[in-house]
This record gives sequence, structure tokens and C-alpha cells, in this order.
Amino acid sequence: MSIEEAIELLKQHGYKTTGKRKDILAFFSRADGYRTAKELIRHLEESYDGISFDTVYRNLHLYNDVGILETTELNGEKHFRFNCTDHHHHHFICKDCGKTKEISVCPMDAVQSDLHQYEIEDHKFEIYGLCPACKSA
Amino acid sequence: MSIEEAIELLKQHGYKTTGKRKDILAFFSRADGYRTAKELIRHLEESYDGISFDTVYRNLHLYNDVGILETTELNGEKHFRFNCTDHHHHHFICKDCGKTKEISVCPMDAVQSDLHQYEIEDHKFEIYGLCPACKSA
DNA sequence: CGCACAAAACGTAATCATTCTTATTTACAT
DNA sequence: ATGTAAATAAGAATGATTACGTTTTGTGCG
Repeated sequence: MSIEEAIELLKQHGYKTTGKRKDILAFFSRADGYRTAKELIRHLEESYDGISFDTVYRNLHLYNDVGILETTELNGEKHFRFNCTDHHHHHFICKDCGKTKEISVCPMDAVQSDLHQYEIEDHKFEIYGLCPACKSA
Repeated sequence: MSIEEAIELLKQHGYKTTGKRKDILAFFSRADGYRTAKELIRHLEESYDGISFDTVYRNLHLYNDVGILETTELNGEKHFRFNCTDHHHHHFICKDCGKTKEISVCPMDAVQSDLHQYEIEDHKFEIYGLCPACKSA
């Protein structure tokens, strides 16, 4: 997902393109991993004085809804990152820096037989730890 | 994990066995799935007038620390269930009733090769949806 | 049994992330 | 340029969780 694609997506859904929205996209574009609402707020405060929580959360949810961001929950806080739209996969997530690494295997194929009468809506497979950079630091 | 095993575990760690602690164990023994702190508080309020949040959360964390309970995060709320100590496995979790079904496959075996230099600390594999009972209801 | 002491529980306030509300401002199609 | 729906501000409200000073209660030991 690139910034241009994201803006295009917003337009397609009839949403406006504001400076703050572009800045939020730029933030996640640079981020390369999961970030919290708080981190985003801190970043936006540098450029915008008196940025409101509401603006941040509203746009995070909007971006999640239209598929620009994906989200996960960690330590009671929601974390967001640019959506990997291309194909289904999972992530290793660094506990220190939030950066992610793509994991190719998805266990769902092997699972179906266990859950005959069950209605599967969603699944989560994440690996947590330290990335090479944070490990050696 | 049985109530007796749990009490034994507490004693081994030098923790006292109080009426409330036994009631909490009984609650999870009967629960058969993930429950929230709120649900537990509601249950305890029936027997104990003026039960304190502190008591509930302190004991939930204690139980988690000594391995009586395991925990997962769902919709911004922590959920707890009796720990399945016997062997490593994962769960299907019903979004309606919180009941779980054991999933035999663990994807970690197939993953190691992707993460050479990474330090793996933990992982999570959960499937969400509706159990047969809630599906037909 | 009863005492002493540490652990547990109380009651409540504080905190943290997130959501809601109302009024005002802004982007963008016409 | 203007009207209008969307976006934002500012801060209060909410919901889950944690923290704190005080009081109560298990439990080991004489």
C-alpha cells in the first residue's frame, strides 16, 4: 500500500483529502511496522498545535474500515500499520520497535477439519519477540 | 487444571487460600471458556457485598502469574480461562459465549526457518467465530 | 486455643486508552 | 465564489484497569 493508493482509496469512498490525513499516511508509510495512536498523536503534535484525539482515532478507524490500515491489539493498546493488501499472510512483531516481518505459513488450511459445525469469522496468528536489530542492541 | 491443583499451586507459592479465591476458582471451573473481569465481578457480587475491583484484578493477575489462568485480549478487554497445562495447543474462541475448542495444529514448527536471527518469545494463534450452539441460536 | 504478623481485601481515587458531543472550520463540487 | 457535507477542535465522558492507605483475615507457632 502506497500513499497514492491510499489517497485514491479515500477518494473512491468519497472521503476528503486533508493535510492531516496525508500526514497520517506519511507517518505510517515511514513507520514500517505497528504504531499506536499515542505515537501518531505525538508525531502530529509537532506539526499541528492542538490536534484532537478525536481526529486521530476517527481517521485510524476510517483507514481501518477502508482497508488502508490493519490493526492488532497488544498490551491493551491498539496498534496500526499499513495494510498488506497483496496477499494473505501473518507477521512476526518486534516488541521493542514494532517492526514486522512477513510469515509465509498460514495454519488455517490444516485446521478446517477440526471445526466442522463451527462458523469461522476470523483468525489471528502472530509471533512476538525481538528483531535482529533490537536483539543486538 | 482442577480446583484442587490450583489450590495446591497457590500453597506451593506461599499464597493464602481464602473464600474469595476458592470462589474465583469455582467460577472458572464452571466457566468452560474465556471470561472477563466484569463477568467475574458480577458473579462475586452475588455472594460478597462490596467486593473490590482490586481484589478481583489482583487475583486474576496472581492466577495468571502462577499459571492457573491463561489470558487473551479481545475487544480491548482481557479474557481469562483455566490454563490447559497438559500440552501446548491453541483455541477456537466463540465470540458469543466465550467457550473454546482445542485446535491441535501449531504453526510454529513450520515457521522457524523464516526467522533465523530473530528472538522468538511468544506466539498467538486463535480462531474466532461462532460455536455450533451459538450459530444455531 | 489464641496471638502476631504478613497477606488479602476494602473503598475509593487515579490513570490510561478510547469514544462521544457540540460548535466551528474546511474541502471540494457546482 | 459559494453552499454543503465532511472534518476538526476542545474537552467531557466512559470503561477497563491500576494504585493507595487502611482495615480485616489466614495461618503458623507457642
